[in-house]
Amino acid sequence: MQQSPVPPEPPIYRRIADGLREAILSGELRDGDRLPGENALMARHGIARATARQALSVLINEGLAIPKRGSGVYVRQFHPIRRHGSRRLSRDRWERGEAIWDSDTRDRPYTVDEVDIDRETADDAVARVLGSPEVWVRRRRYSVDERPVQLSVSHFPAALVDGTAITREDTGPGGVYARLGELGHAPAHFTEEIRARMPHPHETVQLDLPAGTPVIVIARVARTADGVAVEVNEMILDAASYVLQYDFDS
Amino acid sequence: MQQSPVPPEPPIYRRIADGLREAILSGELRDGDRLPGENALMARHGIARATARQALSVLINEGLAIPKRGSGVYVRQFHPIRRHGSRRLSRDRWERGEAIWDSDTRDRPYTVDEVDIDRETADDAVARVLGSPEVWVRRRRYSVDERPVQLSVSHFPAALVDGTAITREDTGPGGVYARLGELGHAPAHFTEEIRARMPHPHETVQLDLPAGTPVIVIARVARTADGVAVEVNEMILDAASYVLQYDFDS
DNA sequence: ATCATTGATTTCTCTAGAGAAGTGCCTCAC
DNA sequence: GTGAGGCACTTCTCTAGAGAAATCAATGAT
Repeated sequence: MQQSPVPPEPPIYRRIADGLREAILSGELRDGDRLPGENALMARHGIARATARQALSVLINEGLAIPKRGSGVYVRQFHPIRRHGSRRLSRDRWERGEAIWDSDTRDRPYTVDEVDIDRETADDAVARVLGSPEVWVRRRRYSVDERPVQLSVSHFPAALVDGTAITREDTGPGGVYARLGELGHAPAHFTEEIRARMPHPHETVQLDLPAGTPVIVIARVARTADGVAVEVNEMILDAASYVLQYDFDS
Repeated sequence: MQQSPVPPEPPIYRRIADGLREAILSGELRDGDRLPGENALMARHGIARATARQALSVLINEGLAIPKRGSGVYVRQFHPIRRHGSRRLSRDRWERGEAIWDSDTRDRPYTVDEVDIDRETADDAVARVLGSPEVWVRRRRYSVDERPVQLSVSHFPAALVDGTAITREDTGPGGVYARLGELGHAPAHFTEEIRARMPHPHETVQLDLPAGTPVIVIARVARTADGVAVEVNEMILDAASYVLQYDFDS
């Protein structure tokens, strides 16, 4: 009997997916082009519908394709927004055309299309950092060109901001940071912790995410010059819509 | 006949997935616990195998569960490593226990288990930033606790490093940055651009990623005090293994 | 005691078929 | 022309069944 070192060939659905992926990554199929659908794959390869679907679902879960019910499956695009960590260091540098990745150059205006403000008891991690279990919470959703791109949840120590404009929908000119400054607690230092993961269901709904799109989670702590934490902000970004940039010196 | 405003209830596979997700996120099922498998779901809900599989695949693609062939489906865990952008500002701050997310405190030793060095022609973006199409490329893979966690590809302008230890496997004490310093091109400024996406197939293989795991891509440019770019480093991180941290002042 | 084999269990791959539901285009009446 | 209706096409959901391949524990031979 011959048992070989057997280069075990991949299953059918995977070979088909590989072929389509090749076509996308090589540029043979471009942004928005239509992929062969279930019926086309069934006919071309002589396979069952479930197998054709499985091949397509590979690409969909990789974020390379988007299915449109009743229409077809299409190649996906990537046109990110650039988000700067430290604005001061950052701005002028990359605008000389020295960035690695493409992004929209113009500053696209964003809109806040959902706001929700509440006084709550914070969870452990936030309470520990802010040194206060009682917090005011500002939840917002940001959209660019009608498309939601970011969810943001800010926490402030209740004792610090009770009765100020920070607890109202309209925070006035300069936003919450200007108000914190007037209270004598101007943010001076920032720490941002960054993770990436697949979205939870409510994030998928609120950001209208297609399958195969991760989210970037940023937990940002703002501190005064004295090192007192005055804000904890957790942001959920559509990973397909953002490039983050940080500049620092050694 | 009653045609209702129909709150169209989700399909079976989704309801089952929701139930299991609930159990995971609520902590009822913990790290490493075994989920009910295909057969169990078929019996309990009276559904076909394909439907049970579809329910489980939802959780797998969300990165919440990992299937082990011949064994079962298990709840996944998250024990990240903390990577600091600006070491100088960063270190002491978070070690006071002021971080939002948990991570391993101890510095786990990493090993470089694959190295590959070549002289190549860079792609457009890298050539533009480095100001040189000819580059030396160092490709490496880093592992922590026997598990691969990061791929790294460094580019150096060929004219700058030809004949130096940077073109050899052992770069000597202090690594490539020490060598650049000796050449009078010590890196002083860093720019890091960050994206997250689903991995490409070769990344899945090299990092041994389970389904539902995004990667974080960092493109890092090192510049001298004069602003001359001396290194472009593209890193691919297993998103489930990392928390990035950046500190800066306003 | 150690090692090889066997068998039960589990996930993985695929076939064949069918109805539901959304999209987009064409035709027809006005 | 313009709008309404209908039809073809597409993806989505699910059933029923079957063999392949990997894992794990128990059994049996050495």
